Amino acid sequence: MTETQQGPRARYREQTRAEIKEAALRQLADGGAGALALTRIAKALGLSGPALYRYFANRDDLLSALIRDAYDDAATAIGEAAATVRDRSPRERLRVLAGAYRAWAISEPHRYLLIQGSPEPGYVAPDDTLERARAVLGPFLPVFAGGSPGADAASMVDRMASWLEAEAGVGAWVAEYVPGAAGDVRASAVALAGAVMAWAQLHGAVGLEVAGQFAGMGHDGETLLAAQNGMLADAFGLSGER
Amino acid sequence: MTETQQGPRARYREQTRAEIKEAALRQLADGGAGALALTRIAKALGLSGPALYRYFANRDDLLSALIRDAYDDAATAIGEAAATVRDRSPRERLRVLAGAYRAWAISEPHRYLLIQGSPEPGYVAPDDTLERARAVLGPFLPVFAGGSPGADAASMVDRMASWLEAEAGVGAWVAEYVPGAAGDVRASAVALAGAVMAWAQLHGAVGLEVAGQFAGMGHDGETLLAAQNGMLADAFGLSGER
DNA sequence: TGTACATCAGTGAACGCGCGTTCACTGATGTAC
DNA sequence: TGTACATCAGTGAACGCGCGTTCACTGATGTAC
Repeated sequence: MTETQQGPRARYREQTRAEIKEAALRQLADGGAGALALTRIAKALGLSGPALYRYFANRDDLLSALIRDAYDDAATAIGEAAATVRDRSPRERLRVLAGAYRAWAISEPHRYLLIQGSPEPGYVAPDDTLERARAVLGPFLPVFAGGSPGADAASMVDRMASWLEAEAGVGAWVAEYVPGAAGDVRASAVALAGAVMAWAQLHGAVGLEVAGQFAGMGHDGETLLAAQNGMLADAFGLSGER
Repeated sequence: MTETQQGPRARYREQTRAEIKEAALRQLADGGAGALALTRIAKALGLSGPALYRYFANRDDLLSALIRDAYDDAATAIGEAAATVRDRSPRERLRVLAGAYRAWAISEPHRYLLIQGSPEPGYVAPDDTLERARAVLGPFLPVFAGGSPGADAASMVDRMASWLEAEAGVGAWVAEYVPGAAGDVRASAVALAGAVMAWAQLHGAVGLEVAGQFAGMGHDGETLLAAQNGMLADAFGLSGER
């Protein structure tokens, strides 16, 4: 529907939009979310300031587009990683997915930071953010779907079960990634608990690494991630080689 | 040394400094790090803008002071929590320390965010940041000092051991909180590995909670933290009731 | 206890800056007949 | 294939704003004798 009947003008338009976004990302790369200034972007592209208003309604609109892209990009990276290891053991798949997420975040820290939390005072995230966040988390669901949670994970599973019963859309989302769990609250809750815990752990390790917080702490992202993955796999009784 | 011979003038000075910091924090509370504006702070206090330059050299100086305070405050909260449970089991102590950290972060999210990562484009953290960060992490060290790390934690322990050998100050820092581990690389490495993993996990759970990232994800900070603590305690073979 | 002086908090005017955004416009490019 | 018109990219001038920071000053408060 978005791709219908693009004349040359529309194509050019899309291209310029992309160039603006690229220039914006380059600014974010050195300077954080506050460093995004339309005036400066325009200058970098050899345009006058007002020209950008042909392509984005305003600053927030551009920022929203960047955030949307970042989510989509992360989701693609993780989705592709998941596709290549579909037949491996859950343990191995967890390793690969977590590694893919970290690799994406490390390679483009400013985009990772865009996804994380509210980037700006006054900025309100667009409605479809939740949907996109779910697309990032989705591939983790099938990894844990067949797990048998131990004592540590039990309370999380209970929590997720009651959440599944309270909110309708969640079950459908889980079933999208774990077709076998459709209608099965218990199985869905296990998958959810694992995915959420994986996400939290990942954010912990990757977030600290990206922020450079561990610079003077003898930190090594890869080692930490491996240890976390092992713990989580244990907690959910995932099968596969250590 | 800082407290010597304070005349009434110096006391008043300290008080005004504190008031400025309070007003600054109030601004951060609604608006993020970018929302800190000297002009606005002055107005909030019924002062003219330039008056603030009597108390802080410039904007960055004020920001640094706030960050320093936040670290110290967090360290105090965790240190006090640790003091009240000195005799309990390691498992229980981990729970209490993690809970204290979360409670502090949740109660003052803007200060937590100040501690987390680089808050601003162009802002350079002061030199003593590392020292202060270590004061926050320190109380976690003795919790893990007597642990017997399992397979998942082993590689982290190795990493920390080589770090201890590479950098001189680290061992002294560990020994400060775990006197028995002085000179013992293995014991120090175990304590360090546990503390670092705890910090990463905490940041994951608390960071997502503070950023409101889990709003539409059925998240419950307390349940997640409990599950994480259990996993970590297992991985380090900590004794105590589940 | 009283006076002379130094210190220091705070003011108001002013600076230059970069920002988001609007407006009326010009000129090129595509479209309809 | 050629012409008339509509569309749209981009410009330059201008707006008001809030910001950090400087400067020369005034007046109150503390200190030394």
